[in-house]
Amino acid sequence: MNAGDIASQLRDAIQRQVYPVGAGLPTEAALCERFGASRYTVRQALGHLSKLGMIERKQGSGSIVSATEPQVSYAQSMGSLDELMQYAKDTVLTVDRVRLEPAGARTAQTIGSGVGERWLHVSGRRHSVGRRTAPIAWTDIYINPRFRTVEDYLDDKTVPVYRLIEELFGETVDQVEQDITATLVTGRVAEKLQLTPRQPGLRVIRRYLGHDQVVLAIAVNIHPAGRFRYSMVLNRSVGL
Amino acid sequence: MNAGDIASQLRDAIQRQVYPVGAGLPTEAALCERFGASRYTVRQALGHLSKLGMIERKQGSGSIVSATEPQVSYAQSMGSLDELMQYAKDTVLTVDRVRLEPAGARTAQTIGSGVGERWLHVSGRRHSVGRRTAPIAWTDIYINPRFRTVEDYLDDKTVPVYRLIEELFGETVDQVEQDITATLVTGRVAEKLQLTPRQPGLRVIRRYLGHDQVVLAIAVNIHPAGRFRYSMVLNRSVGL
DNA sequence: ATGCAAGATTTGTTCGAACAAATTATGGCC
DNA sequence: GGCCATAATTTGTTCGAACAAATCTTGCAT
Repeated sequence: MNAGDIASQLRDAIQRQVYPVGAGLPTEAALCERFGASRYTVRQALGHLSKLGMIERKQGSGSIVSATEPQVSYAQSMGSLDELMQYAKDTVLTVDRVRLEPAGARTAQTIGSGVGERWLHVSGRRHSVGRRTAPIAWTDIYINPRFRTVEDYLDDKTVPVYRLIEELFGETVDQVEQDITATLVTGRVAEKLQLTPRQPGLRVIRRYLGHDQVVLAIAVNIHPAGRFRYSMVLNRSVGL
Repeated sequence: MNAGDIASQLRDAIQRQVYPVGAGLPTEAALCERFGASRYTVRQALGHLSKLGMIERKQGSGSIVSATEPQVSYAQSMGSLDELMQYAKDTVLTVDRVRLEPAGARTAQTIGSGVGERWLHVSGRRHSVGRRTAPIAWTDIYINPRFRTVEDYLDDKTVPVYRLIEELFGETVDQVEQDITATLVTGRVAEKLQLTPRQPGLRVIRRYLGHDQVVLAIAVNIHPAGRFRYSMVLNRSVGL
């Protein structure tokens, strides 16, 4: 009997509750005898069930059933963080202002910093490169003061700030939190976006977190309705 | 030498371009001799590099280097599709109307069906369960006519339509496409949502696709600003 | 009864060997 | 030279064995 057959027989047995959740599976030695296979092959089958999330194995103790069905999940996956901001490399950031400014109460709330901390605040418009069109977004970027020297490298408008931080400080972005809300675009932002006031817009906040959940930078983007759409595709995957 | 050490030595060699991208790695037999390890151990190391996306292996041919760095990607992962619609099981759908109606030009465009196809159109409001609050969203659901009999099972307001289709027809949702745009909430929808007209809102369109990219159902949700926030977390992962 | 040490059990890792399956190299034939 | 069958090469799969590491069991000493 080969590894695949053993795996599917065990899977059936688990689903028929021959081995209920929480109970132990027979030992590898017992399974070898039962299926007339070597330990190598049995272990291969058990490894497969483990990857499917149906059993958990522990050295010295044995294997216990953890689920009657393969653990399916849905995942959005992207090769790089550039894809997270959809427009990626076809846009440039035109910087309006760069200031090291103390966070006010509302800003501190938004970016999760302490009030009065002096984060580097970069703001500007994001344009499609090439064609002369209205800007896609108004952007406020708040950068952790530890990395404030990225200010000197903001010239290359096509490189995202998080990438600068990664390259200059050897930090890696381990996690990104993203919030999307609806908002009205008014006042100065509407003006900068060449928009008649009181248009609806998408407000996208991204928090870039490094190791130990340290906030590296936060980007707040205001996208006028019609100029931007946030699209994602989630795929069904099995195991883990 | 154990498998982990062999893997990291090979990884270093690849990164130092001893084996450039596109070139072949030494054969398993050669690596066994070089590292003084058994073929089992060498294969374990090669399997690791393969999972990292640094090499590709082909039976009869050999292993070739496909990347100098482990392929990192960022993924949002959720255990079930309920999490995709954030509010999940704490809300109920109050159905306003159910009709089998031919798709007009605009609807056909939105849901990607042919004009005139008679999809089952379910519309209603989504409420928090328990507390008496304003509705979270106005929802239009368009269901592939093949599954129109789910109409008879819409009573249980807490079960999402895609789940009904999965259970009644044995279909599985293999993929979900989601688009988020900003919109103005006006007219009848504003009224139903107990909203003063011309408020901004989030328009979330989800296409549920089954096997072979067949569209099972499409849900269009209008969320008034302030009542809803779309949050996601992406994690860095290595390999695949 | 309690606590601890020794032994038994069970999974983790590695070895050497053999054959299967896919690919590549070879050599002869036209 | 071009084509095709055959041989050689290389990775995929399985076997049997041995020891390591973690856990569980047993039994003894207090």
